[in-house]
Amino acid sequence: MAETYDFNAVERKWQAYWDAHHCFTAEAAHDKPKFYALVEFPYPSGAGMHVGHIKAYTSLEILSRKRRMQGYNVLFPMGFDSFGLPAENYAIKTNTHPHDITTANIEHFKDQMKRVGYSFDWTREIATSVPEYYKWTQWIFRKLYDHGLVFRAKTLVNYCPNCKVVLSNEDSQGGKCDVCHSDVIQLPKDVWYLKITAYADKLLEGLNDVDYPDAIKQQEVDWIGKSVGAFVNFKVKDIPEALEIYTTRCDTLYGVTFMVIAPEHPMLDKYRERIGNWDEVEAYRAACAKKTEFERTQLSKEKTGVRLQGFTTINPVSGKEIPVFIADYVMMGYGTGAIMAVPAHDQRDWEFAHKFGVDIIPVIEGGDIEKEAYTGDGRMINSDFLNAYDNKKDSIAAMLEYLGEHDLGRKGIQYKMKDWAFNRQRYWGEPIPLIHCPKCGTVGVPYEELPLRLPDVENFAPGTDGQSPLARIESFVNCTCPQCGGPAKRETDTMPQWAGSSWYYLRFIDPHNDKVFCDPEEMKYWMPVDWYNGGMEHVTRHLLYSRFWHHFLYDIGEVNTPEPYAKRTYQGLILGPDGDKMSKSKGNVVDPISVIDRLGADALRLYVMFMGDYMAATPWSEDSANGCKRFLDRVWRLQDMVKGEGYTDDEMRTKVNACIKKVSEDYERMKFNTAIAAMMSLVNDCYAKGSLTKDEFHTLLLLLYPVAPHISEELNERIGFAPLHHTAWPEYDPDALALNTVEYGVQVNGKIRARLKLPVGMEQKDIVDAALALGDVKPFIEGKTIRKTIVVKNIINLVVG
RNA sequence: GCGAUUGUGGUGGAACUGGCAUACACAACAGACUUAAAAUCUGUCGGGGAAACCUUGCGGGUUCGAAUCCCGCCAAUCGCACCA
Repeated sequence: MAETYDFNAVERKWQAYWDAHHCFTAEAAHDKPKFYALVEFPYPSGAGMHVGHIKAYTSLEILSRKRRMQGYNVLFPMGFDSFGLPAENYAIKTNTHPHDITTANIEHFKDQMKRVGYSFDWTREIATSVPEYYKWTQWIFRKLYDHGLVFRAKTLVNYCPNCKVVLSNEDSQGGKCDVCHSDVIQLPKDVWYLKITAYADKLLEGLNDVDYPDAIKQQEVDWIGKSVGAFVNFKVKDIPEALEIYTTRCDTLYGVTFMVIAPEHPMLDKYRERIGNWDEVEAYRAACAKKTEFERTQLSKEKTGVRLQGFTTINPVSGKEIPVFIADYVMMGYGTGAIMAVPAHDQRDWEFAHKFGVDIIPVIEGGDIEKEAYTGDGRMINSDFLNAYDNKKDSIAAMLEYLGEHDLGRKGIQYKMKDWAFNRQRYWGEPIPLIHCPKCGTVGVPYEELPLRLPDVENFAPGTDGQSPLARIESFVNCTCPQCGGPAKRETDTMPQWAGSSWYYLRFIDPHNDKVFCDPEEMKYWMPVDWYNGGMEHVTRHLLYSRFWHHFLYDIGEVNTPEPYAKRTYQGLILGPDGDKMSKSKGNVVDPISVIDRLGADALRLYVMFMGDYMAATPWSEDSANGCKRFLDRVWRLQDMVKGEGYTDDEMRTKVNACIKKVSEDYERMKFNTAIAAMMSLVNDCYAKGSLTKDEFHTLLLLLYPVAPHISEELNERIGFAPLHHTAWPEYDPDALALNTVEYGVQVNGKIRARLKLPVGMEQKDIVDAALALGDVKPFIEGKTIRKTIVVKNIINLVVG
């Protein structure tokens, strides 16, 4: 009898073995087929690993171990996204240095990952906050700058009053700060932008060439939000400048009864002396400015606005005079910040028109505009030359042509996605390599001076003046202009959290190179990433950002593929035992390391993969986790049941081969739960027989190894085989799966009534006769005529009446 | 409001292209072993029962046959949200 399973000893033993034999180091040679598996490197928070990390990493861990056995050269790297606000906030609170905290956290994370037994190639470990790494982040930024994709603009920006930083649109989704969840406010500020909108179309088109789930593609498409429409110029009465609007329905131009411009629209200030009710306008603008983004959406039902006195426009096609309002349902950040309102066919305009008593003129037939706006298709009416067009495609085309001929407007494209606000007024990030020279303007830090190192600072607190702590370091700020040699000042903002992760997959390929960010020959072999797994929450942040950088690097000839990731998958959340999202405040967080302490790393890995559909959210269950440990104990005890070699009998031969097929295929489809269920069934079969052969056991351990590598290696060694890591993945024998009998389900009128075992290859007529003769079938067909018989796969259906 | 995803036993979930619904686990119950408990092993386990029958959120439909396809509801989760 074997002793009870001591998972601590076994796991330590095999982790030491893998370490000593460098089992997971990607090979330098390029002669084998490659497999680049990537999981999102973590931000090294003080809390350590979360069970979510376990779920995110174990899937590709399984695939990586399997691929190595299948003869691939596998790159499965890990590193740390180590710049970021939490470390800085913690440093301010505890009066320590973010660098020290980050270093300690990285060590902690690494220890934890090693305890889980992950097969990461630690020789390629990177951290985004070390100068050898961020040198190249700055280098890419400089390239973006050289190619005109970095610009500075004073606009309304998202600002977190708690973190005291400007946020990108992606970082303030839902009107909340990504870091601290405070309400984000809109402030006019001078900030650096990356021109991601210039890549909107490439980011859209690129989705056609990659293997991403539809849910991910759809979210990116929606976020980019491409819309095709028209810009139309409306003459303003007694003013030489026209008011330009954007619309997707230029064919409804004859139905325009008023215009709306955003409260922040620049024409207001420009022509303020023309506006009779300026006091009223200013009061309204002040009220809008006070609202947070959150309030603006909460109040979305009730339309507000002010009609401008002495500022009216002329409808370019009908020549009618049209009143102009300001209202906050029109946003300055989309289109031109001004719209033509067609209340008959737009619900928002309809509501506004009702409240302010403006005319409603239908120009499309259909619906009941007394009740609500009609947004469907139909025949054009009240529209002069457009009358009688009966679908919007044709009427839009006709109007566009007319607008073009008369120089009144043009076709235009708009995106919901905005340019990427790229600076943070904080310390713990990559310094932006730009210099402000009073003579030359903005000048890039020369490439040979990179990395531009983050200087040491005593006080990390952000300035009350909205400036980065770096602004207080005179030795950093004051410099000479690389162009004219005169005195100049450095940019003191740093890059946002997402900068370093936008290209990290390239650095993993060649992490120690100090000449280039990645050797082109290495890149040619390893790129693209074959399989990238990560969280759904990164789809409109990191995933989009890194695709943007990669497309840019491709355009300037620095990388060899347009898209970085050939295939992307995501994991579903692990919910707390109560079915709610895990959170500290709810106290339902499960610590993976405490699970390892109790049940072992193999049991943790097994349970997380067994708990349900990989992409679905599933609650944690302590009982089920115990059950997985129990399964491993059952496998452990199989060592006392080993008898003989080869196959126990034909039945086991079939079962073992079916299991090889099922597990091999299910791992590839990320159906880890059913793969594990198949292995559990096989173990149950062995218990039912009371024995299994050495070879059967070996095969089972090969299949189990990617999920539970420690126990598998140990048992495999005990029955006398060479380490599984160096063994080829098993192939199933198709002959063993070819059955000589089929078990049919016999239906009468579609309802199952009996089961029938028959030899393979019988004539359909004989099969039906056998089914008709069954005692269980007789009562249902007696006295009735057989109208039709169907034999498909393993179903016999007798249709009677 | 728009978009995506999902709805199956007491629980987590299986069911690949329409073909034997509830695999595999958890929990529960019973038996064996034990002085006893735990552990382990072996059974039972959707409802109803003599059988028929009913059962994949609800109501229709297509089909020899529907958890799966179509139409109409309802509910939940996530994402976007006055995008002109």
